[in-house]
Amino acid sequence: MGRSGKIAIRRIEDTSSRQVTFSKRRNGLLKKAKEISILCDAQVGVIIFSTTGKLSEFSTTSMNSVIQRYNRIKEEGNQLMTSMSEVKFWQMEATTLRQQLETLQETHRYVMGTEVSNMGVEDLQILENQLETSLQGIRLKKEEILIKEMQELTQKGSLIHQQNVELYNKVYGTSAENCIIQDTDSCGLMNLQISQPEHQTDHGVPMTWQEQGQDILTITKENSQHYHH
Amino acid sequence: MGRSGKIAIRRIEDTSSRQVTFSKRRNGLLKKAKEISILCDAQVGVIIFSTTGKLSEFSTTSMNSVIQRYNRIKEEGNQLMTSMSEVKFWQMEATTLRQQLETLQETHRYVMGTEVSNMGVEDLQILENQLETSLQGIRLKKEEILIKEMQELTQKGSLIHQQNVELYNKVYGTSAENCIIQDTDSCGLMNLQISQPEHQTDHGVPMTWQEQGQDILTITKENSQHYHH
DNA sequence: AACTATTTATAAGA
DNA sequence: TTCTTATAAATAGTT
Repeated sequence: MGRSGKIAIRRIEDTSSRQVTFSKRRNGLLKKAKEISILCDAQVGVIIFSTTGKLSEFSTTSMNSVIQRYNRIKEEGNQLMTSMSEVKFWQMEATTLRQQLETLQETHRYVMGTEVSNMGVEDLQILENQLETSLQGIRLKKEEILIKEMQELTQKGSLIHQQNVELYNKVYGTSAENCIIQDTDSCGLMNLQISQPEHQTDHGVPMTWQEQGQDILTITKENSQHYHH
Repeated sequence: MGRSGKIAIRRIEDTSSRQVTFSKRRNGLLKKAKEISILCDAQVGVIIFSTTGKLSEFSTTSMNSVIQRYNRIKEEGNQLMTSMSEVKFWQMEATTLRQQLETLQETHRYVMGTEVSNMGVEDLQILENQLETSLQGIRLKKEEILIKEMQELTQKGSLIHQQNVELYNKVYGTSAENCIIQDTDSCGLMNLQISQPEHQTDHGVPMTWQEQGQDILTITKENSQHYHH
């Protein structure tokens, strides 16, 4: 088992071996192409035709844009196109936009702290302040939302609790023969505690909604990572 | 020596590493492309643009014939690009780029806290964590630079201090009649202490630069945390 | 397709 | 850039 030795780089005569090798090496080549494009931020296009004419390809952006870029570099000044001025216009437009995009991408990398090299202390300080400001704004907004949610939750819980107390009193406060539960709320959280009724008055409900809400707030504050745009 | 472990396939942030890796992997990719074309009798075209825009290529026949075959297969019947379709292409390219740009701009606005409305608590939390991480990285980098500057300053100061001591000895160590100050350094930090010369030998200079540097270094080192990639 | 013995590629360091 | 070396990855020949 295993390979017997190194092979010479010349056409494989056996058809089936050639096909197997093609398949393996094609995958390898495409993988490598993808890797270098990611690792080195390069624009890559790979086109492979098998002996049987089957096409395999990889390209970072679209194959067309790679080919266009290739052609542009290859035949610079070799313009024999009609209505070139319009083409030129859109090319320039695309170039401008691409530059803007690249600039913004770079900025974004700076901001996200991915690429912090070759920045001076002053720039870093400015960036730090900016981020700190952003962070404050975001935290403020988050808290605002949470507080609002909390208030709603508290109100709702309070209402349910009150209902619960009333029901409890209705059942045990006056006469304990009927136990009718009216589910007037769709949230399904209402829970009438009926064990040990003789020792409880209105604190028969195990947990107040205020406490639970508090818990949720604490939990929400902790974990999480990753950000996609 | 040798590689330390497997690497993750993601953009290499360090510019020079990225360039080195690009160079190596480009060679590898072109070699593999050549090999599969020979071994398996395949028609192959590879186009690579580095970040700096430099073109590298390999093709079995001519790149044009590969591209033409590609186009023929891809857009059968769609003929070769007339000037009109090329205009179309660039228009589409511009549209795509504009969209990308707008998306990124929006993201950037989010990140900078300019547009925080219509975001949920979860998104805000994620964003907060992201910014916090960025901030840590940036602070770390800043501290790194400051520490380095401090060390340089310390070294410089140390040198000047030594000079100072030597001058002091020259003035008071042998005969105290002449007091010639040679300002050989432009940083203006040299300070010859001449008060109470009779009680001092070589510790006549009140504070050593090492001490001063150490102090600042300690402060700076305090709140640093780990940050990678 | 799965399995290995080998060859190759390559990351890190000089 | 080029060399070296340790290690990861690719892959030729087999099952």
